[in-house]
Amino acid sequence: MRKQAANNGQDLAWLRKCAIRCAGYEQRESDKLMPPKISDVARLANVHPSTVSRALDPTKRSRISDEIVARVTKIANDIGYRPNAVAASMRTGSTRTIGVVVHDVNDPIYPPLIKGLEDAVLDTGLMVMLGNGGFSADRASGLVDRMIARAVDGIVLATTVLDDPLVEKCLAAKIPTVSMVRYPRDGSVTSVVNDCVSGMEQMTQHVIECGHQRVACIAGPQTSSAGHNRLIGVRSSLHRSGIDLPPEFLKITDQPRMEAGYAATMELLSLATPPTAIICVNDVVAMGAMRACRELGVSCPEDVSITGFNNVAFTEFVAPGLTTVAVDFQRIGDLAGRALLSEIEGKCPQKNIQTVPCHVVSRDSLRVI
Amino acid sequence: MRKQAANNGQDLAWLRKCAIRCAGYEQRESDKLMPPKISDVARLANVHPSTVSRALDPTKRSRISDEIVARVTKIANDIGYRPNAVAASMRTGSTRTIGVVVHDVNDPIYPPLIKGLEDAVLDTGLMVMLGNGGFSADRASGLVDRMIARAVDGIVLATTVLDDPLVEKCLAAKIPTVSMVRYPRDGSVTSVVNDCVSGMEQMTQHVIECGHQRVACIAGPQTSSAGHNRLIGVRSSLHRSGIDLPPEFLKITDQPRMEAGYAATMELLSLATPPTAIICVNDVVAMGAMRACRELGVSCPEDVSITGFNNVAFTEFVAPGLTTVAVDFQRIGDLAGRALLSEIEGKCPQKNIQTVPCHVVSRDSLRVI
DNA sequence: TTGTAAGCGTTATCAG
DNA sequence: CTGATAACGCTTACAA
Repeated sequence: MRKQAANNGQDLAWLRKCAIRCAGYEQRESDKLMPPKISDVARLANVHPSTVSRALDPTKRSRISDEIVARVTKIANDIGYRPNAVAASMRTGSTRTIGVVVHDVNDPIYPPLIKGLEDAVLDTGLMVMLGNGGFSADRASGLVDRMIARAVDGIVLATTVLDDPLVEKCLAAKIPTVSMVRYPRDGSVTSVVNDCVSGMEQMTQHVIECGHQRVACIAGPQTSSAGHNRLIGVRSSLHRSGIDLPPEFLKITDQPRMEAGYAATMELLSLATPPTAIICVNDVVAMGAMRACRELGVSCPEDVSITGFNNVAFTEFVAPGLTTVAVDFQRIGDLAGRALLSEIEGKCPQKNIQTVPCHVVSRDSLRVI
Repeated sequence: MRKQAANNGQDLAWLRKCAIRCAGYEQRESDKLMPPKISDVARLANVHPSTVSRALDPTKRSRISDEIVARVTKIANDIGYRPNAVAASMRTGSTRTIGVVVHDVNDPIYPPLIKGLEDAVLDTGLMVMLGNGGFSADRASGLVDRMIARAVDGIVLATTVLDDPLVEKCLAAKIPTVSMVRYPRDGSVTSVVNDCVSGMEQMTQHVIECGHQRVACIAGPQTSSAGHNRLIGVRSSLHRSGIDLPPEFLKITDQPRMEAGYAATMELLSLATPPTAIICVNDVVAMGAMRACRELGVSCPEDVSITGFNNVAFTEFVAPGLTTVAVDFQRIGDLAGRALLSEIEGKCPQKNIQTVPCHVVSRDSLRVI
């Protein structure tokens, strides 16, 4: 003890090298030097571990004498002490980690959501655990199981369907949960979404104003609020203008990916009287539609207009420039992150649905006829 | 005890409802029902917690009598017991979680890397913790600190520069580490990269074969192996063909983003004798170059050819179709995941650099002159 | 202001 | 094949 006390005044550089051994610690198992722990710091500083804990915690630092805070801080730095977050989690019940479930990070809507989310929670010290459900309910469910097992402090679901067992699972596990981009029918979790109905109404209105009467729609799965509401938006605007949406002009896809857009467009364009405009549930589907046009030698927008939704990163560079609906995913991610933080901090006012507006971006894939 | 034993033969459905309470457990703190723990299962099954642990572990299940395995399994299911992974980590030292550090998930090279990685490690039960360094060394460093504090089993760095303090930090923390897409100069960690030198040589050769003599290059930061090697590839091919790369034709960017490509191209095209071809370090920079062309009223590829690198998701849809170098990022992610698994399992044969080949994809942005 | 002691929920190790 | 015990590293009442 006295020997250690004497060391405190000296240059502590040597501590870094021989660390624990030099201070007379017993050898750790299998002579594999373990990282320094709180008790190592405590011994070197001649204080109790709990004092170290307090000295190193900005919240409680004030209750410790300046001298000890300084000594402890220095020694901790010198020997490269890092609090073991796992052990802390065990005690506090908080892992300072949140889980995020998406379908596939390759879908261009997710990166800005993820980034917005991370940015929103980063200063609070939270980390993000990411899982790609890959459109498989089982895989997504397994992912959530693991997140729960790892005691994440909260979960953000971006895969929510209207009746979602995953939402129930998170709720049953009493884990703060937020849904983004989609919401469950029962509103059982706070959700941050864009206004799909309005977005599609605006787009459809725009299409109609361009003179289109034969309007087709490649819709998304009706099991998700986004797919459902976007179709509602199309229908509502069409109806208001007295335009019919005949069954052969409505293609509902299971997975709104490029292949689906391609396949649906191949069918639409081989109709006896094909549509003059195709409203797609999203940009990726619209790209598939464009590819089908190219293969069929049908010109877009000369022969057929195509519209997208989401305004994902590359849409401004495609040819023809895709007319679409801009959605601020980064902001949605940000709001979802803040909402989750509120839930985690326990101040959850009400489960609610936050809606961010979206608006049409006119480019070249939609033309006036 | 006897009472519980009797219950085992009965319908255990009621257990789910009243769970712990019904079995005569003392009330848990603040009457907030905590999730069931291993000892809860143990009591209900009339066995010791360690027996439950073994019965539920596929590895050790064989050492337990079938009868007990069945009983324990049923009860665990009935009361919805989930092993607390945090507590297990505390004991085993393994969190079954890996950290992944990228610059920005919005950069289209990262999603396939991340997905490939996740797919590679998913069956082994690992989860992925994601961090966006955002081109800030400090932020990335903080991210790694937190990952280490959370005791991740391994780290995959996709932000590695030739002399990387982050690599050293991971190594110092004795954490299995793998680098992807880039490697450190000293080869101190196993790395999985694409063959940038060869890729750029092929591309440059292709440009030369198209008859270009005035070839410019918008290079990436020379602090990273990718940026460095791609420029080497350009230089090497040019040199072999006896073509000069004058200083004004070489633009080196700090952050190879769209803005950089735009700015560099604006300069290149305002030269007295501008280049006829611009070789860009990546697709995103090439998009910036294309935008500059559009603004300047310079036609691509009529007036100037532009090439990219990476063949990211949207390149085939842009106009003109971008001639680029295809890199299989999903595969790189997969290999990085496998490499990390080997490191984690301790069978790290040698630190090495795995190189996956890449090849030119010809589209329309490069033309014969 | 600092020390004491009790856990957090698992699993490894050793006994039986 | 199963049970008992200890330990993983930290935090936090409570006590001094």
